[in-house]
Amino acid sequence: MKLNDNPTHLFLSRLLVRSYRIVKTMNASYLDSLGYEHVKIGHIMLMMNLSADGSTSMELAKRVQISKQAMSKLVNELAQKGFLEVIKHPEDHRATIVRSTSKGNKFKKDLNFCRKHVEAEFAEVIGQEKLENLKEILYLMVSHFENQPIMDFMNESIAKTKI
Amino acid sequence: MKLNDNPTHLFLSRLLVRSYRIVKTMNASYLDSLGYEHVKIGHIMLMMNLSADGSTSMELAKRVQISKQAMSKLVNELAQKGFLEVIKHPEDHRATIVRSTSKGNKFKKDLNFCRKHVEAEFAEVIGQEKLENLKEILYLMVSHFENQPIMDFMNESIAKTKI
DNA sequence: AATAAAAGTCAATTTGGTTGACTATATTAT
DNA sequence: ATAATATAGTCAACCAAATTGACTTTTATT
Repeated sequence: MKLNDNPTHLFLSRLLVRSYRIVKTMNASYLDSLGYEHVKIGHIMLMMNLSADGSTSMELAKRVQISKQAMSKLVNELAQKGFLEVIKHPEDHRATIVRSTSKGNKFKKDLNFCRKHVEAEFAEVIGQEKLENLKEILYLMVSHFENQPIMDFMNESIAKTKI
Repeated sequence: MKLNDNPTHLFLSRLLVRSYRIVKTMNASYLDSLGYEHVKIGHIMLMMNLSADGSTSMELAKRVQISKQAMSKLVNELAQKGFLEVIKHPEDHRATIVRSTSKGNKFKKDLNFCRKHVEAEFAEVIGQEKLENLKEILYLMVSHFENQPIMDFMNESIAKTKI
C-alpha cells in the first residue's frame, strides 16, 4: 500500500521510466489497431511539430530537441512510409523542406485520437483530476529543467530564431 | 504557459520520457560528484532490491522486473566494480547467490543520499506537495497497469513465490 | 527413468538516441 | 573579393537498456 515500502519505486527515475513504458505500449497497441506499425515516439513528435507549410529537418530537430542525425533518420522513415514528402528548399540549397502528405495528415489525426484514447484509459484508472495534475506537474518539471520557451511552438517566427 | 499550446508535450509519453531523462541526468551528476561513474538505473534497482543475506539473479530479475539476461549483465557489471560478490548457491547448483560487499553497502547508502538529493532539487522547483503528488500518481499508474503486488518486496517468502 | 521446469549464459536484435567526421552551401568579417 | 566560419544534412560507429531465442546444467515432477 505504501509507496515507501517498495525499494524499486523509491526512485523517481524508476517510476517515470515504468510509467513511460506503459504509455508507450498503450500508444503502440492503439496505433496497431488502426493499422499503423512500428510507430516510434520520435515519429509522433515529428508529425506533431510539422508546420502547415513545411519545416526543415533542423527546425524539427530543434523543436523536438533531438540531434539533427536522429531527426534525419525519423524523417527518412516517415518519408518511406509516405507520410512525409521531402523537397528542396527554394532558397537555401543545403536545406530540405519536410511536409506532411495527405496520408500524413490522416496519420496526424489518428495520432490525436490515440492520445485522447490513451488519456481516457488513464483517466478511468486514476481519475481525470489526477491525470490533469500529473500532466501539469510533469510539464512544470520539463519546462523548468530544460530552459526552453514554455509555449509558442506553433509560432514560426519565434521557433525559427531560437528554441 | 498553457500546456496544450505545445504539440511536443501533448503526449504523456513525451512528458514522461523527458522527465525521466532529467531525473536520470541529476542522478548521474550527483553520483559522479561522489566518484561513481557509469551508474545505470538498473544498477540502482539491483542494489535496492538485494536482500541482506543475498539473492539469486532470478529473484532479482523478478523483483526488478527485467529479463534474467538483462539482470545477468547488471550483476556482472557490479561484481566487476566490487559492489557485489557472486557465490555458489549451497543447495541449488544451477543458482548463484548475489550479495552486497562492504563497498556495495557504502554504494547503497550513497544511492539513498542521491535519491534524497534529487528529490530535494525537485521539491525546490515544484514544491514538496507536488512532488509527493507526482510520486503518488505515478505509483498508482504503475501499480495498476503492471499487475503485481503493491508492496512486500522486502518479504522474501512472498517475493520468492510470485512477483 | 523420463520429462519438464528453472537458473544462468551467449549472441543477436530493438529502440531511441548520441558523437564524430564529412560534404555542400551560406554567412560574416576583413 | 576572399578567407574563415557557421549551418544543413548524411554516414558511420557507438551507447543504454532492454528484448528474444538458443543453449547448458541442474533440479523437480510424473
